[in-house]
Amino acid sequence: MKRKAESNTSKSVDLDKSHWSAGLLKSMKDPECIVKEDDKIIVIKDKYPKAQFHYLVLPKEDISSIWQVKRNHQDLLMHMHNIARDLVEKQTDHEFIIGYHAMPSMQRLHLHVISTDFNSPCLKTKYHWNSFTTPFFLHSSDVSRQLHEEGEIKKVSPERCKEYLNTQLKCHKCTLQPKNMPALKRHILTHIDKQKQ
DNA sequence: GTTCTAGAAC
DNA sequence: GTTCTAGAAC
Repeated sequence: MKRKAESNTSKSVDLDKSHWSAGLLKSMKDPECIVKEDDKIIVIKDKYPKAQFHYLVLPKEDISSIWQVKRNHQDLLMHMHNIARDLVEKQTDHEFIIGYHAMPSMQRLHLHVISTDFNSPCLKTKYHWNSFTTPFFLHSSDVSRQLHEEGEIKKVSPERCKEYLNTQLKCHKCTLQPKNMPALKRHILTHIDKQKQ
């Protein structure tokens, strides 16, 4: 009852620990989810992995998103990147990308570490696909360089984010533009098979 | 973030 | 008739 009344304003939704957007905060406290942990960060497995391997690196410090990151967090971002690199090195037979979503929907800064097979039943929508394969995905190395050279991360407008998410489907490994998600999902399997041969 | 499902697309 | 996408969720 109380929660319902409070959730009428957007600000109280942000603070509501029972709201779905607080899901990562819950996962960070769940031993079942935790892959690795040190004094500054926690690594968890994505609850709905969009590829064969999909981890999230989160700082323990309460940073809500990439857009709250300033120069004073340079070392933290480098540390998160190094942790990600360590995870990637364990799977020498898989390619990975490491980065942030330009418009994240979950609370707490989180670095995606995801294999580029994108072979997962949880990957269902154009939004999912474009969030990893268009400039909506901010590569960690670019973000860190920008923070170092410019002192801040160049904001991607909500309008631009929506453009990226609505981009026509395109294979990340070739020029094919499949007509829909099922066609794309069938197609990317052919790239995986080629690697194995 | 996901789930559900109406109705568009085929 | 079936597949697929897109928008609401109190």
